[in-house]
Order: sequence, then C-alpha cells, then structure tokens
Amino acid sequence: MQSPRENPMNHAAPPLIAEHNSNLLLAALPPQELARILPLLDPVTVDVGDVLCEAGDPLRHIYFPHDCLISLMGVAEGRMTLEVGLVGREGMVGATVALGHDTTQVRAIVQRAGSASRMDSGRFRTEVARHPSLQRVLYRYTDTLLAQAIQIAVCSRFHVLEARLARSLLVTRDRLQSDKFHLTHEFLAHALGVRRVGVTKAASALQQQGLIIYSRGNIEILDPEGLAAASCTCYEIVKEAGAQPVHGFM
Amino acid sequence: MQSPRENPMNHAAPPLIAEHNSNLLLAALPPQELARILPLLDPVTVDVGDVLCEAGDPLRHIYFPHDCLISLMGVAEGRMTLEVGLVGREGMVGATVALGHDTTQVRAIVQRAGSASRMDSGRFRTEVARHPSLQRVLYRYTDTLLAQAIQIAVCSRFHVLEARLARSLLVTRDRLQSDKFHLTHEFLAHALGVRRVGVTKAASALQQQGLIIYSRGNIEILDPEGLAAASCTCYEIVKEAGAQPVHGFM
DNA sequence: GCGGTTCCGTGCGTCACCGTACATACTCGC
DNA sequence: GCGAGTATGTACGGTGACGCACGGAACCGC
Repeated sequence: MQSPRENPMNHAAPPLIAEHNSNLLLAALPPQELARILPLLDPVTVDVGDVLCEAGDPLRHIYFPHDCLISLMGVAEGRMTLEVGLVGREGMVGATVALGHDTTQVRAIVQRAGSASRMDSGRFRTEVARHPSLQRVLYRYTDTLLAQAIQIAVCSRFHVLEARLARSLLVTRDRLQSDKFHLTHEFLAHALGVRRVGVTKAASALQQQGLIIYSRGNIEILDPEGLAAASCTCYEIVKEAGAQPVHGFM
Repeated sequence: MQSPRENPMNHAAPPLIAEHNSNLLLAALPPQELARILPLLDPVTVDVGDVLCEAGDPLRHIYFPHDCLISLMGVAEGRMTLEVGLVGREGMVGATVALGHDTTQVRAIVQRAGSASRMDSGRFRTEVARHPSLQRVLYRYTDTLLAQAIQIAVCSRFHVLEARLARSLLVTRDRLQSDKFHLTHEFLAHALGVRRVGVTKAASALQQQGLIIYSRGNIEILDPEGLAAASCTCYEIVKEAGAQPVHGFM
C-alpha cells in the first residue's frame, strides 16, 4: 500500500523511447506528437497493492502501463469494491482528467508489479488540449472502458461466482499473455466484490474440474477452453468489443 | 415494441431549429457546425417500449432525445436486463458508432414517450469525422456514460433493492424535472435486473414510509429528501460526476 | 527450527432475492 | 356494465452469497 517509486533511470540517461513505446496508446500516436509528449513522461515502477489513485480523491498523475496490470475498482462505502476495468499496456489510468475532472471515481490498484510511464495530471490536460490525435486515442480507449464496465455490471448482477471467477482469470491471462500469474483469493475477492471464502469455494471447484491449479497465490490455467466453457459469454463480449473493426474517424 | 414513427413534420416544413436545439448536446455545438448538421436530422416520435436498438445488432440510427427518455439496457442471455444508463435531452443514443463500431452492446428502450432527432449511423460517422467540436462533445458524453455504468455496477452489486429503487426514481425525477411520471413495476424490474415482485415489495415499502405513492404505473414522489435518504450514495455520486467543473480542453 | 505472517479451507446461521404460481384490482372499450 | 387486458399483491420453498469464527498449512526471517 505504498506509492510508486521513481525509477532511478529517471535521473540518469534520458528515458528510452522504446520503453515508453511499450504502451500501446502511446505507440498509436503519430511520431511528431509522440516526440513532444515523451519528454514529459516519468518512468516509474509499481508494486502489487500500490494504490495509484483513490476513489473520490484528486488525481495527481496519470499512468501508461508497460508491463504492469492495474485494477480499476468501483468503491461502495469505502470497504466494498468491484473491479470495473483492467488496464494493461493497451490502456491508461486517468483518461478522464483530460476532460477536466479533477477527482476520480475509481480506485486504481496494482494487480501485477511492473513499470509504467507517469505524467502530472495538469500537464497531461494541457497536452491533450493541443494534440487532436491524443484526444481521439483517449476517446476510443474510454469507449472500451465503457464496454468493460457495462459487461461487468451485467455479469456481476446475473452470473454465479464460479463463472465470474473463470471470466476474470481469462481476462488476466489475455492481458498478460501467460497461463501463470500471481493472484490471491483475497485480491480476487475484492475484484469480484465477494467474500474471500467465496473465491476459495469457486476456485476449488474450478481446480477439481482440472481447469486450473493454484497454491498460495500462484495460479496456473491448465485448460483455457474448459475455463471459457465454465465462464459466461461476458468474456467473449468484452473481448470482441475491444477488437471491433474500425470504420470511423480514427 | 414497434419502431419509432416518422414525424409528419418531416415531410412538411423544414425542421424547426428550436426543436432540435432542445437536445443539449446539439445545443452545445458552435453555431456553424450545428447549422451543417441540422439538415441531416430527422424528427421522430417514440413510444414507451419502442426498441431503438438491440444489443448485438447493427445500429441503424443514432438519436438525440428532446423530451423523451431512453433506457440503455445491458443484456444477459437475451432475457435478463440491467439498466446501465439513462438518456434524456442531455445525451444521445449511439455515440459509439462515431468510433466505427457497427454493433451496439446495449438495448435502447423508450422509458418515456416523446420526440427525438434521428440520423443515419453512417452519415453520423462521416459528420463526426469532420467536426472536431462534435468529437469533443461525444467524448465528454461517453465519459458521463462511463461514470453512470461504473456506479450502477457497484450499486447493483452491493446495495439492497429498496435503495436501488429509490435511486432509480430520483434519477428519473431529475431527468424529467417532474415529481410525477409513468413507470410500471414490470419496467422497473427490467431496469433493476430483478423480478417484478421484488419491485412490488420494495415500492410498497417506500410507499408505506410516505416517500412515494403509486397506482397502476403512475408514480408520484412525495418526499424527495426522504427518498434520497432511503437511497444509496450512488445517486449523488453519479449526479456529481455529470456536473463536474471543467478545466480541460473543452 | 521457531515464531510470525500469509494464504487457504470449513462450518454454521442468516438473508436478500429467485422462480413459480395464483389472486386481486383497476381501467378501458364496446 | 361486462369481458379483456393490464397492473399489483401474496405466498412458499429454494439458493447463492453473507458475516463471522476458527483450523490448518505453507512460507519467510532471524
């Protein structure tokens, strides 16, 4: 539960373009705009459990993840949480500040440690104002966040925990491009908005079906197809919504 | 469950600017852009229960409501639905097509009859491409939809039906600027993603507390403050998210 | 190798909501 | 004023998740 640390690299050589570029939103910018924005980014590393922003609080920085994974948590009464979005290298944390919102509605918490590019919120706001293609990238990304949030709302209302857990694991797998990752029952419970014991029961059921194995937070997906079958269709819906064909102005 | 009807006005005199202007997104456009877009809009009237678009289907038209109210329903397995957004004159249906999505994720169903301005999806897409201020308006509106969806996800996960019903009634009240409106238990059940009998029980409880009275779909809010107290804080959160101060590029 | 910490498993009573079925009551059109 | 349709009320067993409490088991640091 600490703040992200400044990367020592920040104080040595100028940041490597290649590193910032590993974020796909940044990589999507035209070269001349990217060149103007890159110097304003600070490389930072984040650890599991770090809170990048708190629901209801002012947002000081925005983040473009490289290899880390950030959970966006909707919060009720401070204690109960529900993951409404998952941000990896394909996205960013804090796109809403571009529109002038100074507070954030969600808690952003690090699910997987790694590195990211960070920028001051105010500076980001002024940069967005002068870069139309950045605006379009943000608009498009906000739209995929909306698709995620809608499907999560539906899913967590109608589907049983076991299916939701399966979906959640598959989404994480896609983002990390790996069948193995670290994720405790406790963390999953916060993401799914249920008790820790509920996750234990559901995970244990998935394990007995031979779909996953886990031990002390180390989860491995053994049978992705089987897990998809145990999951709800919400998984495919969000996946497709993020990969729709483009015929628009972007 | 029929399609919206062409307004006869469409075939008589040219559409009145004042009428289209009653939609706040259109009204927010600079005059010269608005002037280019207005001729492309068709005035239509819509009735309660009309389905403007179906989840998973291609979106043929986009809509700017004047005095009607449109529910955006997330859908699971075709039958179970959950309202993830409510669109009145402050918004529009189908903003996502601007980004090139040809299908929609939600079912848009008319909650209150009235009139709206309609445009062909393809034409809208090309218009967005050439009007930057329209893009910004859409981006901003998508952001408020996201705020709604996030809070509804949290709310429907953690809060009891009675509080959610109270919230829903208050939101409708705000949108319509009226303490009386028509809304059956059946419709509310679809919006809240619960059984009709569940709504009956919750509504009956609110009525016994003297907060509302209703009869055969005619609902009247007697005590808005009391209803807000019976509701959850999600109501205020979404309300504030839609009315945040603007310091950004718009 | 011992103690603390983290992580996982189980048991038990409670509760909001589900699915279904059936009963009433108001309203409208003829 | 009578049937048809719409809207609302009641009842009942079932269940997924809750809240809480405690037991056990693996890992880590000294």
